Amino acid sequence: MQRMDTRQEVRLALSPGELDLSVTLDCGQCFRFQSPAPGEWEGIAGNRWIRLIQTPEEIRLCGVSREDYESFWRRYLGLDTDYGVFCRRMAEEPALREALAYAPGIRILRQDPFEALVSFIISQNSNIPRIRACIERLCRTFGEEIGEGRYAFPTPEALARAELSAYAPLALGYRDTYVLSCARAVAEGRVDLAGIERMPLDQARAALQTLHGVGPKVAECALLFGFGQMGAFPVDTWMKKALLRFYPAGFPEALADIAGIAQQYLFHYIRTCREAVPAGQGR
DNA sequence: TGCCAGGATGATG
DNA sequence: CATCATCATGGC
Repeated sequence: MQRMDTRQEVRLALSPGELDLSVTLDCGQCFRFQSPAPGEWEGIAGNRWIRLIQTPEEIRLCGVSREDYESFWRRYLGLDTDYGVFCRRMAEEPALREALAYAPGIRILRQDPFEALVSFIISQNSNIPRIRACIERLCRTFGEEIGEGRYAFPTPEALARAELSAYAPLALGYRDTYVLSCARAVAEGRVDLAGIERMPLDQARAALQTLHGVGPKVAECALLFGFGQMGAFPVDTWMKKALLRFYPAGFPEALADIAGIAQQYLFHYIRTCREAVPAGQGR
């Protein structure tokens, strides 16, 4: 249960160029945030609810203590990561420089590993509105209530001790067995997510893919958004086409260790700039 | 209504 | 190792 003093708040002197909430929270890397009004965002990460307000000059984290910011939100929002290094390297690539200039404030969130893993298991072969709805039902059914009708993301144990039949109302489709089997593997210690967090990328990737329902794409998303692996590279068929347009010979090997970040910039750029969309891919 | 969604699995060439 | 039907459900 998270204590929340609505009087306190943390103010960060950050411009949208340094952290752009609308792009960062609404690009499909997390699924529990929504924008009730322009410049305002609220959502839940793990078992913490937060409301953020962005102005051109600053970001206010409402109801967040300085301590909670330092120990959690700072890391969650990617603010303990030096993007200057990444951006300088990406700027050396013409295509990436363009994507970077288009939305410099994109950040990779550092979500909880289990939450990211389960979220992206649910995301497979689905769409964002439905993914959000599924995850919301999952939390309301198996997550701890944290007040005011809000629910934490379920623990592995809570998901593991449920019967498969209890998943039916969630309408996860065939993904229900994936979620359950993954939760049981974690809860029973057959898979050690904290251990995977310390592994090198290729090893972590292999470890995640031993889980039922976790293939290349889901593993890559979980690694990038939940395990801090900036080199993870979640390329799907759509991105494959888009990447080919910019990099016919393949993505630069020199950027392999920051491929994930680079792809997020490209993804946003390609998705929102009509001119840059590969042939045959309207929108 | 039909097509598709930030896929993975298991069977089959 | 590459292809392919199949999976359950809802968004549009």
